[in-house]
Amino acid sequence: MHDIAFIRANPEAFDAALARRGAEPAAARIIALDTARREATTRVQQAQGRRNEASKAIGQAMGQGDRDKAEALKAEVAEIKAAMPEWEEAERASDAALEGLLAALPNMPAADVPDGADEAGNVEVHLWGEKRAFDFEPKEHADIGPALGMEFETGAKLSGARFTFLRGGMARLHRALAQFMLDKQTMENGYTECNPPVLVGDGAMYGTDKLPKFAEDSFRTTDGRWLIPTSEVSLTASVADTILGDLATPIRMAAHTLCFRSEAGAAGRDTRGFIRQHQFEKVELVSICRPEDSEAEHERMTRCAESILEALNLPYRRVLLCTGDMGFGARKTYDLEVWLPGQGAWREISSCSNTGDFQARRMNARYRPAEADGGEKKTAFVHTLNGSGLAVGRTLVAVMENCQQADGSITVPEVLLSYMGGVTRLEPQA
RNA sequence: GGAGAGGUGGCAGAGAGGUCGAAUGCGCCGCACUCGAAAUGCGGUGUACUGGCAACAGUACCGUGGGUUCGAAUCCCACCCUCUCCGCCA
Repeated sequence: MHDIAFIRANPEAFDAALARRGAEPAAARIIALDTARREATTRVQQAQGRRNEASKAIGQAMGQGDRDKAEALKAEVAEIKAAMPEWEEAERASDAALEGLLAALPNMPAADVPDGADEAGNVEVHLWGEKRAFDFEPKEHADIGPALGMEFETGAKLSGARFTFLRGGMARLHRALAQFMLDKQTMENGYTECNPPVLVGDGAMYGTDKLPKFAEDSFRTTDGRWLIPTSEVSLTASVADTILGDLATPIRMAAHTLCFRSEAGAAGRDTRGFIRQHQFEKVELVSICRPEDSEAEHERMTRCAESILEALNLPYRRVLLCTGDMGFGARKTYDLEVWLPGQGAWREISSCSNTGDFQARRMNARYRPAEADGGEKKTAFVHTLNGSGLAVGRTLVAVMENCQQADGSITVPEVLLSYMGGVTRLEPQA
């Protein structure tokens, strides 16, 4: 949600920011709607004021036993009230129109985000690790997976396309990855472990900008709840409608949950393998902080995500997304792309975004800044950030492709050994 | 799922159609007293929106949404949530 006061004061800057994302100018329409809304509000409030005043006078007249005066006042109020429903309806309509328009506009990109139309405009920030030199032709995970317990056909039989059944060592390795990630984020990186609901109501989805524009991307239950597309939704919305303290230290939350995505519009993309599933697991990081801290927090969060890849010794690069490739709510996003030798490609494995106060406005999450010398104790909107730390399924894919051996087996990365109950290698079954 | 009770300010808890944004207590902030602290006394202490350079004024909010009424925290309806008991269950 955008700050209407900002748009009113800086219409050109607002349109320019939207233009960077390829959106049409909207400031003029917003301001017109806003003007109409405020006129309607003022009119309604004045009518209410007169009504309240007269009603009070009626009470006094009745108290003094002056029935004639009371009746006269009642007639006056009736007159005022006759016009009110129309005003009120106008106020409601203009309010809804403005809200609807604002809710459909993406966040403004930060100044240091590069312009670009699509992923071609992204900028590599840095590269970590060495691509392994293979003395055989590395295979794609989808080719070595089935013999190791990554059963695509079983998944399809049960649930259809984009579902996979993990069995045996493969399921264990998947769990080990998730456990390792959550342990590292909570025990080393300072995030509080959380276990949130994966079914949420409209409010949580709207607050994290998944509604109203992206309803078709998520699954909805028969009783009107949503399966979360990411636990960013549950974690971030946990601070909705609250006034936090002075937020001297950011609130940092981590959770390992299932995530569900309909993948509408992704027809034909990544249909093979474990990359793009309707149901997947992710360790998510969320930070709630003051505006002045969010940039540093964004860097920190991205480092926390990177720490997993580094511990697993998986080569990756950090990419700064351009305006055209960023998500709806983001003002700045880093993607982490891991090297997949089987595919010979870099694939997104984490996305860390600073949404500024965009989500905070939608969900009304505020804090109380420490007293400025004026002693004014106003509230202000927090900044919210989210990042994957990491996508578990895609990390499993990365481990498979990077740690594969010529015989189709996989060596377990050292940091996972303590989670693997003595298993050091997954062997293919005939 | 069935039966009952209840949702009021940071917390506790009054109010049961009018002068209630809401008593009182606690907490918190300021001041006084004090060498300092405690105790005590006095004053203050919600959020948002609208108008205004500002001082300030107005409006809304007592779980949520409707309704009745000149006027609703208070009456009516629906929904949500919490608690207790029963049933069922991981």
